[in-house]
Formats: sequence, structure tokens, C-alpha cells
Amino acid sequence: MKLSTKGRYGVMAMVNLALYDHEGQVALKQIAEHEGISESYLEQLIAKLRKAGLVQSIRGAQGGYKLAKSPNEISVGEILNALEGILAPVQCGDNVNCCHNSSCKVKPVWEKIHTAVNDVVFSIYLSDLIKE
Amino acid sequence: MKLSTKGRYGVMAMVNLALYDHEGQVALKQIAEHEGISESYLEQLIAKLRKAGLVQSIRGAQGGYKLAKSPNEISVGEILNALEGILAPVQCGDNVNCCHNSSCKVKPVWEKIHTAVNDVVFSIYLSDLIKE
DNA sequence: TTATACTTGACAATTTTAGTCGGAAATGGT
DNA sequence: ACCATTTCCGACTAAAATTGTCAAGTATAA
Repeated sequence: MKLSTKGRYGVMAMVNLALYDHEGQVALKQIAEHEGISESYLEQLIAKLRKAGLVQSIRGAQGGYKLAKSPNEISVGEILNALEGILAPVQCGDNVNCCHNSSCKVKPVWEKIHTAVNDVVFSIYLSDLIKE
Repeated sequence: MKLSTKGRYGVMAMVNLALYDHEGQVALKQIAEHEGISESYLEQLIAKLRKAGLVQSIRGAQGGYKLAKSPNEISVGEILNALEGILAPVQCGDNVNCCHNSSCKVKPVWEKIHTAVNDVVFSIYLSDLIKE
């Protein structure tokens, strides 16, 4: 039940972008330095965020990244989903052995956890995190 | 944010034990067969559950395992904690890089997730899962 | 005393994580 | 036109965690 650095770094980077949103685009190098993350690694992560439509890139010299939407339109849930995939603790039903004799008595537990996590992350927006 | 098989198998095994609680101890082999889990692997998991005081072992021929407490005294949270450790998505503060320039603006997010997950798992007891 | 079952510890294949690296393409400034 | 800067893309890799397997030993009931 741990979050990988993908999700953690991703949210950190997005908060960073939100903080400097008014200044136009920010170079990846800046973010990497600000947050103490490897630039090469962050590249992979931000590529996913771009494909998910959360950030916008400006190529070339003096280029960089900026939020694709307003901070109050980007939830932490979107960020985490883009980087970590579905946040369910167990994906029952695939080829995952989750119910034999216990005949899926446990499935509702995983669903409740999933719902609880989603309720939290999709109700927190970047704008909530950068205020004060 | 996935649960490993440790936690999943552990809860399944405990539900199994709860189902057959009235029949006295159940052999590990039975549980492994019922749930489709490797017996050798389950051995490791149930050892942790025993050390956490959740199951009780009866050695010798016709031996096996049984719940150490009543099903309504054992929560899913206890089981998961015994097998997966703390369920926090991020453990900020260690040597984990979680806040630099974003100066821990994200920390409350991880805490809320942790709280939400705990609220769920510590409010569900084995007795809830085996009824009906 | 023997079969059953728990206990321990070492080992190992596979997958995931957490990056690294090199180069190509785009763009603004000189 | 050139050059420094920066994004973009794909392949590669070391380390760690996961998910087991296996062998040998210990305890106990029948």
C-alpha cells in the first residue's frame, strides 16, 4: 500500500508548477533542482502528465512546462491516476486469485478502500495545496 | 498503491479460519487448498499472524491453526498491519524526499489518504465478512 | 514410534522500481 | 546561419521487492 516515487514526485512537480504558474513556463531543470529529483527521471514522469493533458510543453530554448488547466481544475487524483494507474488496492476479477473458498467475501473490503482513497484524492485540487 | 499478495492472502486465510472457527483448528494444508495458495508461502504469512497474536497454533498430529480471538475482535486493519506494515502511502520525515520547494504542501494529502484507509480497515471485522 | 504439522532459514526466479544515457528535434537569441 | 537551450524518445540497467520454493529440524498426538 505504498505510493511509488512516480506518484510522489509527480504531485510535487505539479505543486511546483502551480506555484510558478503566473510566471509562464518553467524548465524541467528548475523543477528538478527545486524538488531535489533527478532531471532524467522527472522527464519520464512529466511525459505521462503531458499525455494525460495535465501539463503543456513549450519546446525549444527558454521553453518549459506549464499547467494545461487552472490549478482549481486539476485534482491530485488525476495526477496520481496518470502516474500510478488505478488506485485500487486489489484488482479482483483479472487473473488475480482473490476469492476461492472465501468466495469473494473480501472483495467489498478492497472496494471500500478504493472508494475511500478516491474520495480523498479527487476532492483535493492543486489550488488547495498552494494557498498559503 | 497496490496491496501485495501478503495482505490479500492473509485476509483470505483469516476469513477461512473464521468460517471454520467452530470446528476447532484447521490445518494449513486445508486453507492453502481452499484458497488456492501455495502452502509453503502461506506458512510464512501465518507465522506473522501468529506473532501478531491473531492466530493460535496447535502443534502435532491433527493440529492446525485457529483464531486467537473472536471474529468480532479481529479487524482487517490488524491483519493488514501485521503483514504489510503501516498502510501509509508515504512515510514523510524519514530519509524520504517528500518536500523541498513544495515545502511539505503535499504532506497533508498523504496523511488524509492514510487516515481514510485506516478508517475503513479498522472498522471492518472478520465477523462482518463471514455473516450471510 | 511414527505420522502429522509447525518452524526456521536459505535460496531463487520474476517483476517492479528508480533511475541513467544518448541522441534527435524544436526554438529563441545573436 | 549558427548555437545554446530545452523538450522528446527509446533503450538500457542496477537494485530492491515480491513471490515464492526447498530442505531440514522440532514438537506433539495417536
